[in-house]
Amino acid sequence: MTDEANQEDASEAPPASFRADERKDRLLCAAERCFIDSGFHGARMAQIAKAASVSPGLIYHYFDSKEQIIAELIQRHFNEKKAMLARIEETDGSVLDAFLASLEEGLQSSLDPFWSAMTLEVTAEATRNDDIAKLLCCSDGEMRDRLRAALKRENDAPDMDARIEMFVALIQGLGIRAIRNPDMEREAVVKLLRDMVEHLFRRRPQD
Amino acid sequence: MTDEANQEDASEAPPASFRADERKDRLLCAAERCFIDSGFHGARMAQIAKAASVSPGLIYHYFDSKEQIIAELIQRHFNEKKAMLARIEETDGSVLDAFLASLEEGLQSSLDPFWSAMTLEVTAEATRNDDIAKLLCCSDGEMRDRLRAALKRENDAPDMDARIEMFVALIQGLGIRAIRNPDMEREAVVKLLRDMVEHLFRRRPQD
Amino acid sequence: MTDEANQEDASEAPPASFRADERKDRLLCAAERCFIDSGFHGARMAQIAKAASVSPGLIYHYFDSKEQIIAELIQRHFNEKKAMLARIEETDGSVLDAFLASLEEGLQSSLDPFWSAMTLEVTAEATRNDDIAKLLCCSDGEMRDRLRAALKRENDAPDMDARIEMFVALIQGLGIRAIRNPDMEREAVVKLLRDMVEHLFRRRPQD
Amino acid sequence: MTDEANQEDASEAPPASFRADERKDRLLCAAERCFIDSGFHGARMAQIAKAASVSPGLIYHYFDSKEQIIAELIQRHFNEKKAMLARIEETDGSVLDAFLASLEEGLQSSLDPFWSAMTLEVTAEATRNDDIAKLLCCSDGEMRDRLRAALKRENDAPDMDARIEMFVALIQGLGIRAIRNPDMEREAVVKLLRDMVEHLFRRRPQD
DNA sequence: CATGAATGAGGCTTCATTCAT
DNA sequence: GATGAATGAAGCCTCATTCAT
Repeated sequence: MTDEANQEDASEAPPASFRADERKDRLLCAAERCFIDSGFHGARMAQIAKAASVSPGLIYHYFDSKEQIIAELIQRHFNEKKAMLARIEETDGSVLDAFLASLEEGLQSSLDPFWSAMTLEVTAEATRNDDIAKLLCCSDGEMRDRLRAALKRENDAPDMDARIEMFVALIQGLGIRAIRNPDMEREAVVKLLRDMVEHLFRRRPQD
Repeated sequence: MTDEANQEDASEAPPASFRADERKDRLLCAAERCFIDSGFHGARMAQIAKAASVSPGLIYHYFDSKEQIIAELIQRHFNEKKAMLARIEETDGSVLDAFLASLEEGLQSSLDPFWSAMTLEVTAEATRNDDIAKLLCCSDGEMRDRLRAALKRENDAPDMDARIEMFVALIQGLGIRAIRNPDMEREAVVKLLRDMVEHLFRRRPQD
Repeated sequence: MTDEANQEDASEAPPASFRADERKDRLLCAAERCFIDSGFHGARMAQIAKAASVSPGLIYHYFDSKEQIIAELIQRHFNEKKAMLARIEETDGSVLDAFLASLEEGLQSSLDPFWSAMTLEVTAEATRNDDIAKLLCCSDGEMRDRLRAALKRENDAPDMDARIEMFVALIQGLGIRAIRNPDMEREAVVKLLRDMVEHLFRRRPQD
Repeated sequence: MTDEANQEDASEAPPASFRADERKDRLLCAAERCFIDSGFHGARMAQIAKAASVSPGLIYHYFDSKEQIIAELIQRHFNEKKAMLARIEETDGSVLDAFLASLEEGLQSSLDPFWSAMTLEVTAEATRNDDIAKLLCCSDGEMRDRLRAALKRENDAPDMDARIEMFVALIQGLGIRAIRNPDMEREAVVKLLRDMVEHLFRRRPQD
């Protein structure tokens, strides 16, 4: 807060939109933390406001409703995934290698119970909120398409769709595992995961 | 239950204890449906009561609270899983074959968005309710232990724990996939799953 | 319960009204205990039923409602008081002496927190339930009239009404004290009470 | 409170803390009225809210629960009593005279059926709520101690404890009488009360 | 913009009372 | 008569949202 105050001192008209964006971002981050702790339904607006160090009323200057916060958070979720995917697409060498390389990084977050908890919340919400379901379906579809396209160079098996589903299932499933078995030996699992992914994508089409 | 059945044959009088069990079961089923539709927090007691065609007050003759209903449902979930596991353990032939055979059956429910939604609810709840977390951790641990023991005959790789985690991740991850991509080609996925599981467990320990 | 069973054995037609009265009495006693423990509003019908070892539904064969139980209990309350008063009226010697003699006995119950609690409940209820208020006002008035008549022989001071009020206030006030200060030294208080009552009634009209 | 008064003078802006206190006080008064009308258990939060002209939800900005409102009211009750006692303690002349003088004032409230009803509620609640019982026992004890100390100058009879109990019993008992017999001749009773109190405290220790 | 007091609908739960057996 | 399951109307309390300041 002192930082912003300094910036305000520097120029009489501080970029309002910047501060607004920053404030909105802070709110989203606070909301994410709360949702992870308490779930979409369990988290209270007052709790989010406190976590973001603002008054409850102020939230409604940035968001129309709790629902909208959830929607924006989910959007952000997907943007992060897409950014990761973009980095893989841009690689010069073997896509699969870049993919495996980024797997470790990705796993750091996928296996992170916090991150996984968010995925769970989002997926669970999709089973009851049709808007979320559509958003998920769409984004998920786009991700799969791009993944398929990126991997086509490596492997054009006719059942690539199923393989990709299997892959995503593995990643997200491990997220659940991380929650249900906090003592899971991550190193052995990551090693095994590499092996599985190679088996999935390196292999020639079924003979 | 057999006693009551006899009594039923003897006279028209409906055995009280039987009806009580039946009513409780009906309530649990209604609750499960509601929880799948709306989540643990989203589902309302009134909604559950209506789904079971009883008055709201009656629920409290059978359960102390909403929380207890959730707990009993989770317990029931694990009992089903354990029953499946018991059938596999009792097989005479190859455990892995029995396992693969039951996979299809299991997948029917794991891929069933209803069933998966319940798993999501339960897992998500574990991230915020410590009691549920403990119950899950315990039951999950028992299941993994028994699975490991059952598979030892086939494969005693030193990283069996990781492999089992991977396997369960696959199954539960596919549950999520079924929700996020309802158009998933199930046949191809099931076929691939068989292949993956064979790869996981049939293989000799890493050389 | 075994006793009643025996009686039933003795005569095929057990005096139904007797059993009914006995049952009703048991219910009233159970209700009194519950009301003392939890207050008129705090006591639950189920609690009363359990205390009387009957089913909740049966209560409604004997009473129309909870309110009626309260009313009958209050009536019984007054009957006991009137019986005590009657014994004093019938004495041959000094009414005041009989009175003072019965004071100790009366105090045993008035100072008994149980009994006093009932008086409190009844009086408190009178502040909100007009029916009870009327009943109380009436019964109380009758008691005061009879007390005044009985004491007239001893003392016909013109302010006898006030003195009687003062006397009853003392008795009932001590009931409150017994609740608020359980460590009260009863002997000293009883001794002092005798002195006060003598002062109240033995004295000639104010000079 | 003086600070806020100054601020009020300075500008029209109503000091937030002042309004908060005022609102809380209004709620307490409204609650008191409702409790007197309907009893602690009979009074409804909605009724209290309406009596204070606020929405039901607002009550919970100022109090944690209905129980807490009751507790604060009881506390306030004792504070009033203590203030009265403090005035008597500070008198220069005869404590007993100051005492008798304040008796009339005190009686105005003790004989006020409203006030007495509150005492009844509080005492009745003490028979079932242990927290209240402890609070009452404590506060009552303190009051008796201070009363005894204040009267020691006048009268150091060895049974002063019993006399004080008797005195309080008289006052509180008259409160009950005021409820049970609204037609009580207050003047005669007050006159008699003076006489009784003098008899209680002016007298030398028993010979 | 910012605050946080205020609102009020609605959730979970209780409990007096009824009724099928 | 006797039971206790069943009812359903409230009750206490929560919390997303609004609004005066």
